[in-house]
Amino acid sequence: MGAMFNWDAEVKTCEEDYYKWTQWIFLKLYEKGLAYRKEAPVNWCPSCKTVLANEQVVNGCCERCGSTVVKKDLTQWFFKITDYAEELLQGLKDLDWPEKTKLMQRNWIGKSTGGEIEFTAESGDKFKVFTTRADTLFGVSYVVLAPEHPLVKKLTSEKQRKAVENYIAETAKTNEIDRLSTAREKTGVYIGHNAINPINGKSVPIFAADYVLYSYGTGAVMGVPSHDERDYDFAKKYGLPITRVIKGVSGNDDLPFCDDGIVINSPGFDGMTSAEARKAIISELVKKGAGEHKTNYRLRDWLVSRQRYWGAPIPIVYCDKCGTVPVPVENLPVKLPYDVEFKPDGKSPLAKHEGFMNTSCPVCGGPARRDPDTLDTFVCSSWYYLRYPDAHNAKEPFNPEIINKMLPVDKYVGGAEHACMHLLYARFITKALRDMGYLKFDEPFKSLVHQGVILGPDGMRMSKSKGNIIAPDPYVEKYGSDTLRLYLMFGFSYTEGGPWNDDGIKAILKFLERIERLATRVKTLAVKPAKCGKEEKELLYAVNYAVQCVDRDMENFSFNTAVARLMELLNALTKYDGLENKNTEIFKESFLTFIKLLAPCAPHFAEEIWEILGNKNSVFLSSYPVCDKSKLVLDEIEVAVQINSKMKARILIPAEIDEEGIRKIIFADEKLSAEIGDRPIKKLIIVPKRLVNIII
RNA sequence: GCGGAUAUGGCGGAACUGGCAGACGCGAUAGACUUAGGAUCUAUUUCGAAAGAGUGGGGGUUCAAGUCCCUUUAUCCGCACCA
Repeated sequence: MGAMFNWDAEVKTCEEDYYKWTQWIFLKLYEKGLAYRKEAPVNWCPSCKTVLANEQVVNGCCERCGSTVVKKDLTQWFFKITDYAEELLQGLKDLDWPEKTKLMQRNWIGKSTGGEIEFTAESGDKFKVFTTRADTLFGVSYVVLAPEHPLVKKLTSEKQRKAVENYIAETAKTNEIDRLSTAREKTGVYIGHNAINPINGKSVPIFAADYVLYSYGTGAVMGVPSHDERDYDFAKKYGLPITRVIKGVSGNDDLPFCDDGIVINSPGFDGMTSAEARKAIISELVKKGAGEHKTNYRLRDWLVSRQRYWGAPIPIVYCDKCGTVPVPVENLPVKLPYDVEFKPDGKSPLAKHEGFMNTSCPVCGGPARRDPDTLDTFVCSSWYYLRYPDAHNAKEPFNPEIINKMLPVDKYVGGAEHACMHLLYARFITKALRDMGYLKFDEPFKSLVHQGVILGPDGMRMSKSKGNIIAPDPYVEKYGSDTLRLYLMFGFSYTEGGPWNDDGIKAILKFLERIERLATRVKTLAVKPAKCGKEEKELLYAVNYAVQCVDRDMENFSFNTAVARLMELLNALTKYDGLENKNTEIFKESFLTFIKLLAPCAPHFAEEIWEILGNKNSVFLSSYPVCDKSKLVLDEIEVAVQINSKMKARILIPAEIDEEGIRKIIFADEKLSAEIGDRPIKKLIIVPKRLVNIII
């Protein structure tokens, strides 16, 4: 199809000369404290003895064998992307990305400002809750800990132990999406222990409930039934008190009342607005040493360990004497062995490969074990754009001089499904490497476009199993590659895609054939005395209008309208060709301009026509057309005339005219003046060069 | 469930910041040329005989709404171990 790739710059993330540098990046992040280890739960299928993605857990069961899936804690590597949460959020402002994508990232990062408030359990243990609604602190009637919260096990009373343990076991079977569902009935269990509200010393019960996630905020929340819907449902169900502490300013303020209002029942703060009270109450707690102002992000650190075989091994060894030791850069890559057993016994495949696992400690030289996990493949894809400009550099992942000259990427094309993960990870890695001094830019992708997907004729994603695959080759064979290219450009909105159908492909072939016929005529035209009248002006207008539009459309990836503009120009050229008396010079020049505009869309075909017309060099060596704005200036313009916002007529008016002139023309028009009659004009709205609206 | 998007003629799709809805093309209809037409050319083509109506449904803002606001339905994408 005439697509061009620079195969010299090909990169393969799964090959040693690439993943060596993925491991290098891991080590750099580790060196800077941006890679760390902690315990985190995974979905575990006890029967398949493997870790499952959320996607592979269906109704709490393994999608393959149906066994109940449980949560299991593993020590895993994380990247500290949250250190960059604020910059990742702020940086979005200046990016030329689709607004919807930026919005999705903003929501994913999920900044919320509020405070952390410290409650003290009867045992003396302290825990913090994060809230954006400190103004409702006097309305707290219970607190909730995530079932995974370590204090739950510690504080649960003997009487409640059985119930709480059952509840924790149940929670281990649920997934996050269900836990956060607002439609699902709230569940929870009293742990038989209370905590003190620091603002008023009131004792409130502690619950464990799965609608609180241990991974977000502090893993604990305060329950204010009067001003939070979720808490309201929970309090109703468990018979907890509901105390109003916010009064609505106007209108309906039935409980639960979740908007801002005026604070009541809060000694010392009554009468304040919610916004004032939020600040004042936290400030009061700061004084007492029981709270602080705090900004929270929904974004979590990036878990990069995978208990999978296919990935870049994590370049870390564990030594009994020296502990966690990074593999020295000169020993990279840590190679992924190919002779691996895949017995499903719950261990990473690499863990069973003694040759891989056993190594010596780079520090003391004693026996050590490698990390058996591999890196999330997103790690590999989060920096690959840095590799292209210098794809086979054996000394370093990239040459800073070269990439700082060539990068960031001017235009990145990729699927919208990457909005919150790949695109965020790549931004994070860029910023981290910048802070290490390797990069002189802040963002990897200045401008972003999402391509649409061309679906099968049945409207479903193409897949072998559905048998709805459309392969390009038969079309190239039957219609030619440029016909297919043009059809792909013309038949779909680039960013939307849509179901394939070949109804229109013949029309494109027809379009190309018309061009060819016209080219043959242009070639044989006899030179006639030059004239430059109305028709020539129209033709030059059409040419320059097309140049302007095609330029803009190409820039915007609006290929379908660009091709439409080319079709319009061909229609104008054909129309001019029908004239008896032509200016062959202008005509031929216009046709050549048309071919140049066509060349990026139908390169082989345009080159051929270019040659037919007697040109010696390639069309791609000619200069690309530039719009001559002076040819777009019209003497007269057609504007729409409305009376009381209803379309009544279209009239020709001089391009340069004032309101008085327009009034004169309107009243000179028989139909319009009849319509207006003797009713006075209340208002005359003029949209220059477009429309006149007469309000009578 | 949460976050994001989409909905326009018989069809694919246009409409830049609110300003003539339906560009461009397919299909359809009629005609011309032709032994022939699934080639080519010309004309018409949102619906409706007309008044008029019309951008998924309902409401609103505005001189003016496909475009802005509220609400509702359907479909699609993402939800952190599919990558």
